[in-house]
Amino acid sequence: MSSSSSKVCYNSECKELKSEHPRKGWRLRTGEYAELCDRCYLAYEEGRFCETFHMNAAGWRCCESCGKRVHCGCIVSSQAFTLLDPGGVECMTCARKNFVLTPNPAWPTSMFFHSPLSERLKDLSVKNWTHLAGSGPVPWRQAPSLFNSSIPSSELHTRVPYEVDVSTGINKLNASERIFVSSMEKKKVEDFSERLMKVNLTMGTQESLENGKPGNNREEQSSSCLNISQQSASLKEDPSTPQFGPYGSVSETNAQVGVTGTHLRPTLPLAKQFNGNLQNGVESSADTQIRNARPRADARGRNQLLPRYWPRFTDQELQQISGDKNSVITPLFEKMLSASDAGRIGRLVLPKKCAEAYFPPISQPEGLPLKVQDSKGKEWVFQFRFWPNNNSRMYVLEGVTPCIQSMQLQAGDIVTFSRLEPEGKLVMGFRKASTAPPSDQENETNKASNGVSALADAELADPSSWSKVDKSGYIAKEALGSKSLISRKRKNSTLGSKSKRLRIENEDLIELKLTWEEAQGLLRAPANHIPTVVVIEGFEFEEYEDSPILGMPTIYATGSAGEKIQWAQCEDCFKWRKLPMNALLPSKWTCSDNSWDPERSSCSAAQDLTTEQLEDLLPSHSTVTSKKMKAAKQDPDNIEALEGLDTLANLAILGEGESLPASAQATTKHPRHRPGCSCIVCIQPPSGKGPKHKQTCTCNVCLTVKRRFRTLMMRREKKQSEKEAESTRKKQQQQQQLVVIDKLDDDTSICCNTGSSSPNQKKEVLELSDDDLNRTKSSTPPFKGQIDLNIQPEREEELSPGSDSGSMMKLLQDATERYLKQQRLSSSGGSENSPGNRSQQVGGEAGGGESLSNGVTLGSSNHVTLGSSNHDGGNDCPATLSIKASASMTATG
DNA sequence: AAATAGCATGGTG
DNA sequence: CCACCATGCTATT
Repeated sequence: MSSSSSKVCYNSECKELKSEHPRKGWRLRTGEYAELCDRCYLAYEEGRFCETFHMNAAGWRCCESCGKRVHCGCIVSSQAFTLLDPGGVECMTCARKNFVLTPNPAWPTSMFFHSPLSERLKDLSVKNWTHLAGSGPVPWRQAPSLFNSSIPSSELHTRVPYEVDVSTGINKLNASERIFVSSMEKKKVEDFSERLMKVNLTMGTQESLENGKPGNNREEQSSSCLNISQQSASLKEDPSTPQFGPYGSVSETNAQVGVTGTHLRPTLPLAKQFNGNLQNGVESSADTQIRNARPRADARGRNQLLPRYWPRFTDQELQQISGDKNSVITPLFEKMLSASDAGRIGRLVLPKKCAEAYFPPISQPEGLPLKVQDSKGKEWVFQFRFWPNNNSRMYVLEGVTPCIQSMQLQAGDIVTFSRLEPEGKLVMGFRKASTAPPSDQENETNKASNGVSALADAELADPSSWSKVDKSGYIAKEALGSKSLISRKRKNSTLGSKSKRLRIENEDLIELKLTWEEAQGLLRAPANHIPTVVVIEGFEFEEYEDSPILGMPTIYATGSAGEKIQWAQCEDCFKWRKLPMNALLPSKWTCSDNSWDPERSSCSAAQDLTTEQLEDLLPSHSTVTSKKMKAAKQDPDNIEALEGLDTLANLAILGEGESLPASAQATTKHPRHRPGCSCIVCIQPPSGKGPKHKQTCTCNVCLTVKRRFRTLMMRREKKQSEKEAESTRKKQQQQQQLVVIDKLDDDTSICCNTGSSSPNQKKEVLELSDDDLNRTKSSTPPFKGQIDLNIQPEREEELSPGSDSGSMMKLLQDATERYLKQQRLSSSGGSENSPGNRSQQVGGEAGGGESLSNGVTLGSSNHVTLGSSNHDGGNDCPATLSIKASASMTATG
């Protein structure tokens, strides 16, 4: 594989002889590397090769940011810059900075990951591509024979690591990037992916030939790997890396962006990233593409690992795994143990893509013994094999029982696979499902400094939060942090397909819909962070360095002087305060934050908005709102309840409540919740316990739930009031009166009792729905105009990127679901008179909605047409928030 | 009879 | 419609 049989330095400008051990420079089109003399290598290594030898060559451009000259027309510097969407280039140093100091070391280090290029690449032949890519994509340098089962395992083991090359860097990126890729972009991505695959295929073949070992298994050989992973410092410094090593690419080191250390965690602020995507979506998509590109070229363009397998390591975990700080851990993938996996059989089913991408290729079902080291340093040898299945394969690791037991893992826990560099060892780690990922909790407390836990980051980056609603990106942004965690738990909680299936069958279905605008309206910059505003496609987006959180909605209106203003409600006293239109509120806004109006910067100050006015602003809820506000003023309990609702509102959405203060330990309710957490989840008694909620129940839980929905709806109202204030006022007022809140009173608090609504009410509800529908559609052009909260937990993960909305929804859903479940449990437990059999009612997720089977009735009062939004009815009213409780709740639990 | 190995099935995306 | 994969089921040890 020498780039040359020549003994002189590859650099034509240099006449020196190569040393005994020529240094590998950039990757050549042939896949080999330019072998340089020490001097040239040094120049290359330091990123000044072109400056030294190509000063007179063409292709120099200046970095748009720092002005530094970059030799864009040269393969040597191909990774030293990035193409900017608007045109121009940026040196990687700046690119890196501009990308939020990318906490994610995995940030694309080569221009190949950037959209502009990606686009171009589409038209490039494979050959050209590889050329361009330079050392970018490094084919899987496998030595087929090494994996031949006939080979002594000992040898295999020592070498496997090197063979198991993975584009982890890309994966890492993925985690943070993918989320933001819109569905459209995703499409592109896939296309590109396919192209990459083709490329890989070609390269793989090349490699095979190169190796001179046609091997017995073509299939395996065809699998090449895009080694886009960053070069680790250690690797860089180790020119002696085996030739067949996956990391030979100098290009990687070449980039000034070299990554080092044990990084991994895309701590990238989601929001920021998200924006980044919006602004140059192609770029992100390109990243995605690359990352998605899997080593295995099965020409299907589906070579991406499912999000659920994306490694979600935290720095800590990584460090723990590596133990040695000098080692770099490359997360490969992770998998939640299924019942089967954790069972006695001792077979761990490996995701096919993962197996093919990260484990040595095997052609025989018998596979190979694979040596894996656990986080404690103990080595295990598993048989990595496969079963023919249909026309495919099912990969399994056999003999994992001892290891699983050693780690005390069980179904639901997550095992992680990484590679320890430079040794190339496969390392197996784990995360217990029962407890929040070590990283989670620890990070939450340890990293309090920035208020964003690594977990959050991880979660944010969690592709699982992609949702169909990716277009509502903004929201997605939000939900990221909290939601994904939950979703992941659920989804991945593949605690055995049985439970999974049961759950799905019996689980209540919750459908929550709101427009992205509405959801957006609830977003708040994380504490201590000042968001910046960017305008994208005419829409303003707040950009947060950290994951945003949800806050109370504000109401936009036009002041008496015609100026644009917004009304914000103090979260302490619930008084409404007038603020500038562009005021950006913190997560929890209170009167004391009212810097715009000193006279009303205290809760004691009167509200300069009459109830009537407020009603105008909040047409449909006004009645409710005002009533509640009044009540709140008089009744301390109510206030408390409202507060709880607030919390719930946020929580329901945030689910795990990223913004909740983290105290000592998690409650039993949810790992992410801490004692004192007042979220709906935590304030409820354990399933089946505690009093049953009546319609008139005013406990925190019930109130919270009620309020939560109300809160969600308010946003929508605001919009309407702005546009249709005049024309609809009358109608709205009528509605306000008609639409009774009483539904909320239903038996189970949140819930709504079935059939409680009168015909009139129903009618109103429906009208509102329609209204909302229209409104929404017209008001949210670039996006679908709605966020489908009704995301199937199991699917979310794979939904299109870019939408946190999904996660947000998920959060909400999750919270609600929990509530519903508990409701069910309590009722089924029969400890208290459960109204009828919910299970019976359930049967009909039916329609409408006013009735939630489990007695959870969301008052249509919220104007949130709970239920009327039928998803059954096919009325996809975005503004609707409906909760469907499906039937039988055979408590799976 | 129990454990294991491997194939088949069927839910899910 | 297809691929994936969790698990069932059965043959084998």
